[in-house]
Amino acid sequence: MSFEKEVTIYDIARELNLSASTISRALKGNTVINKTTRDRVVACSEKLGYRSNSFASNLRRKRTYTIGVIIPRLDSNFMSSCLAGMEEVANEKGYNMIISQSHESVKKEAENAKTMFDSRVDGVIASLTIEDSQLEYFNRFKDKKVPIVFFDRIPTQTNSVCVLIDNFQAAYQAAKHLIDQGCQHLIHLTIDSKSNVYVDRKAGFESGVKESGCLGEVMYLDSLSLESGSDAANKILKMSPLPDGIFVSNDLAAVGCMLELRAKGIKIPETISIIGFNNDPISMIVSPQLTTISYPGREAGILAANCLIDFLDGDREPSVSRRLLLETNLIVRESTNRKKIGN
Amino acid sequence: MSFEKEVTIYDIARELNLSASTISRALKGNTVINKTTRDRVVACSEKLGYRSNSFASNLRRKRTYTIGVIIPRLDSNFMSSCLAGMEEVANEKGYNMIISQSHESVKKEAENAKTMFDSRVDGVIASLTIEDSQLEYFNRFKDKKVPIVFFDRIPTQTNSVCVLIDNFQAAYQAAKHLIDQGCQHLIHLTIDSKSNVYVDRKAGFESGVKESGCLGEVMYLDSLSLESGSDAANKILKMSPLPDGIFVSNDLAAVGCMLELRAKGIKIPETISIIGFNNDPISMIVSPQLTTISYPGREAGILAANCLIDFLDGDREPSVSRRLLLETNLIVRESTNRKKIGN
DNA sequence: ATGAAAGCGCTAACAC
DNA sequence: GTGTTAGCGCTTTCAT
Repeated sequence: MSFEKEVTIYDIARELNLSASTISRALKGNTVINKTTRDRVVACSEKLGYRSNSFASNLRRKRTYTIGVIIPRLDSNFMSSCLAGMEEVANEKGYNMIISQSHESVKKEAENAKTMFDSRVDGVIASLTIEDSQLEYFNRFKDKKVPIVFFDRIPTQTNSVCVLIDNFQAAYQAAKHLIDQGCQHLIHLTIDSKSNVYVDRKAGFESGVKESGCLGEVMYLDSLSLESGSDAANKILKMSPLPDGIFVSNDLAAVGCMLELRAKGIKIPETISIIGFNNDPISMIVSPQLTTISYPGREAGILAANCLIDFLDGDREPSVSRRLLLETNLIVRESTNRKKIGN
Repeated sequence: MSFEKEVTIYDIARELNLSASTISRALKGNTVINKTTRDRVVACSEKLGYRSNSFASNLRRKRTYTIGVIIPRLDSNFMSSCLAGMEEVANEKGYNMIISQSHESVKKEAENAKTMFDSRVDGVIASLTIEDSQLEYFNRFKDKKVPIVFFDRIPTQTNSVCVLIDNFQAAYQAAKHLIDQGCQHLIHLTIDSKSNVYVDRKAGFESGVKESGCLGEVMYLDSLSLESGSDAANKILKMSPLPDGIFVSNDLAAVGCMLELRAKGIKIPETISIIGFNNDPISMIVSPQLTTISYPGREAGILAANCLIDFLDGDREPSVSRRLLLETNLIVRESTNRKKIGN
């Protein structure tokens, strides 16, 4: 890469017969410098095509104005909504965002954390893998006083700020809804993970089941994909007696399961009712429309980014609430609506 | 932010009685340094908790190992697939990626380009807005010899590398397919944009229509959303005679349109056949399943990132092909399958 | 209100 | 194979 000579503050200084320090101050609008001088400096910098060198500046100030985002996968509707929200905030407040995917691998997550650590991000926003994340990687950030905000999939133990939903409550509500619709024998389709998300949903489901005294079983999938959902449907079809209500931990797998059940002649919601999670657009598109729990991804992203940046910019005390819960809502659609409530 | 004292290569040098340059070389595995020395340096750096300071390094090397990505929106399935692909490549090759969304606004796009320019990204990957993008912002990069790779929505005139599909051909194929299925009166649902994507698809559609001598009209939507698709359906229903084939410029709008038509009693594909674009997962989930054109987003992202980085790393001559076309495929599903071809 | 000077941590000639 | 040296461009005391 051959660059043409870059314009520096020294070039401006020479041109204007001033010192570099004056230019530096003027350029950031320091009022200690004469208004007229400031204007001349700005005019000259534009004339010369000056652009500030953030490395030199960062090297001095020890700040990067960059936040690192570590997520399991980029390509889900939920995650891209979260990222879109974060980006809006970051962009508005003058921060850059660098993103890396762990692909659900603890090893990759650790590598990504190290990369971000080494590139000295000012703060981190992270959602963990479904595996048992090794938090030592994140502890490095703490040692260097780099704040972390976790969202969605958070560590078991942490005193970092966490942005998430009440998974227990949401799952409890899902189970209760199925029971309200007359279901007596529920299945919860999820993955075998120690992540709070799945642990809490399972607990909420079990609590709802227990409370009403009906049958409730948990079936673990390899992943929450369309295919896994479909495979699960075929396992369910071999059960005897058949369950009559299914709560799935995301919409994609729920749709996969529902379509397969339907293809095999099961009536939804009459024979088996089904409810997903996330309120992914597909839940509205699929037929029958899928009942689900709304999870406001964009808002989660905005909130997480705001928390982090407000802290970085010193707008907020570090002693704010450690857990920020977003509201979820049960969205009743055709796939559970036996009594034809609402539309 | 109060940082504890950072460990520098000087600390390691002092500890080991070597010079800073030796440390610097050893740390990057320069084989000119003794293997034993290298090992000692690495061991010591770990012991001391050293992390390299990329600003200092960048300041010297005038490289950032960061690529800027400018896209219209983050939260579509197509775009997150592209980004996921780019991230994989960037991560593997030691680059960071910073992302910003233009939200289809030329103004925002220009601001984002300026921000990236000022943060001295080594290269840029961009997909333009549907408005008439002002390329002067991008020209700045050229002036500084910062390479740009455009993908999907590319400028009319450019000698930058572009990664995209043959929109004309794909749309031509879509129209021909509808005609093959017996359609005689086609509508193309798209947006009124000067972007190559929509211009070429429209041209391809018109060419297919013209060639076969059937009727073909273009209807412009405000956006390619579910709602717009649904609105379009209601406009179409007022037409007399009704068209019998619809080609929509994305799957989301196609689904919106199809579901609304169906809700109003139209038989799909018998009365009206419909075909979308992108092969979004929703196209498989919706009922009837939507015929569409596959657009390999992840591959596009990988290819764009590889081109850019290979160039940055000097692996490739700047004189490679300017246009890289990805393959698309017509995926015939229920929404057009009047003759029950394939499955 | 402005300037001088030092230094952030690293790299790459150039020496030896 | 290793060391010396001179910056990269900026910010920030401390002077004046």
